[in-house]
Amino acid sequence: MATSDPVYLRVVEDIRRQINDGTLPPGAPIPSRAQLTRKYQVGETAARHALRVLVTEGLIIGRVGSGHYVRERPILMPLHRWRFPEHPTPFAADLQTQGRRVTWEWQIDSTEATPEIARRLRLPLSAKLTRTRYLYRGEGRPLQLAVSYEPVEFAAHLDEERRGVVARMSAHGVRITEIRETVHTRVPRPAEADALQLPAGTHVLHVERTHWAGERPMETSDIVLPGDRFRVTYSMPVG
Amino acid sequence: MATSDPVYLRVVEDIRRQINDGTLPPGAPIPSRAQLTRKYQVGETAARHALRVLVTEGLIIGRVGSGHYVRERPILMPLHRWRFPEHPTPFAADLQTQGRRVTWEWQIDSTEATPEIARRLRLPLSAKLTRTRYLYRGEGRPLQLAVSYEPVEFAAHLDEERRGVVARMSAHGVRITEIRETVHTRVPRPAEADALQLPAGTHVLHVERTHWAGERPMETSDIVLPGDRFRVTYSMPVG
DNA sequence: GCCGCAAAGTTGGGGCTCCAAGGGTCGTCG
DNA sequence: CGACGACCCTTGGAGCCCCAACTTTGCGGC
Repeated sequence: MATSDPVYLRVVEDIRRQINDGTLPPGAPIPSRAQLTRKYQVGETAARHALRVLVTEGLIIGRVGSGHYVRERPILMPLHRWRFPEHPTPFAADLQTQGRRVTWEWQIDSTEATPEIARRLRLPLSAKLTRTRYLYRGEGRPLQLAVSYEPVEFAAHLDEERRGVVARMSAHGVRITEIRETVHTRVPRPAEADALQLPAGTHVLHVERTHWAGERPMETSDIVLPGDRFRVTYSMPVG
Repeated sequence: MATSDPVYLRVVEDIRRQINDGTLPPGAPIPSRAQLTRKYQVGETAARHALRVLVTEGLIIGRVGSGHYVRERPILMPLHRWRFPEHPTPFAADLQTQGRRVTWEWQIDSTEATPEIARRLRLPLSAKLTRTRYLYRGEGRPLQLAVSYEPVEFAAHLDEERRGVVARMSAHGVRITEIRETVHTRVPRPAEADALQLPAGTHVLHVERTHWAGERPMETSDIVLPGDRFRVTYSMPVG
């Protein structure tokens, strides 16, 4: 606002305002570097810097050779997490109820517990675990990543089964009583940005889910979602 | 990795690796621009760009006149959201149970429902609402922002009361039956970045909380938390 | 032994330029 | 009429430079 703050911010704020109030709708082209220098009477460096800031904020995207464009605001996908068993666990099921064609691939392998996973499953370090890696796609585009860990003894026939954790554990005589999820946000790791085709500047929602049988953690998973495309809803009954 | 990708990325990846594997512990100084150009045999632009990328990733902070330093990994504060009434609603209560000195300030005023708030409270546009703005601090430093909206008729004596929404509504004969929270992540608005003293590159967790009496929404609030300092935990009973 | 000041180093804003890679457009040629 | 190539524009990487504002350090004087 003040005339004293950096000129590149003047450009950033003006464009941001135009995007927010709809003057520049999604898909609209942003003036090029050369045009910005003329329009705002700033140097090339300032124009370039302003565009970079808007890119890292996730408001615009740059296409080399073409220009910068207001990013298509991806529809926020609500993921509803209700009390069980009214609604089943997997995020994929939530997505399908919204009429989206969701497909997924998975790989199963064996691994040893890392310090973090050992802590979450209350197992000794380097305990033998079965790891399942999921990649969910919605209409072909990558939607979310998930990695699930559980003790080997419960994971038999995992590759053939389509049942969720609750049902599968129940077949082993283990009754899941509670699911806990912890959500926070962070910068995507390079592999995640790659797998999820994340544009620069987006963060991910990281959901840590653990299935409990009483006081024993039975399965834990890390679910990674593009932060700008998902909202997760939790419902808690009162009284 | 490949020798073909930009040189600034070589610098970024090398420093990022050193931070992740502990070679550069929190607080450790990063080589200055001049040192980086010598060490990695790159130009000033590349060194500068590498540092900027690491800053926007939230891994390091720059102090003018001094240098860049590995950011102190702020302790992730868990906020547990259980079934009610075993645990009360406000985030502040969760924080206090962790033995942190939490203080808060609030301002109450009247406002009209914006389209978004009207939708959430299922009220006509420009319905009269009481708005309460909270700023929570932990050990003096700003922790979280919250804005609560409720119809004026329930908000009498709001400024004198210390009770939560559930108890206050109950005094008006309204029984809150459910709390729904939606969490997503986004770039902080300038006012939020300012109020929460957010370093560049951090995102916020935005929790939308609504208190329901049956099928009627009674109160809704927007809670904004620094994304890198908070994790929110939800517990869902099964069966 | 301590204070204060000056010099050196550092970030962050800003400017200018060159170049490779790629997108768009238009006109020419088969 | 359709395919292809030339030319212009745009992004993004990279280099170098100047300067204001600020921190740190070290030295000289009291």
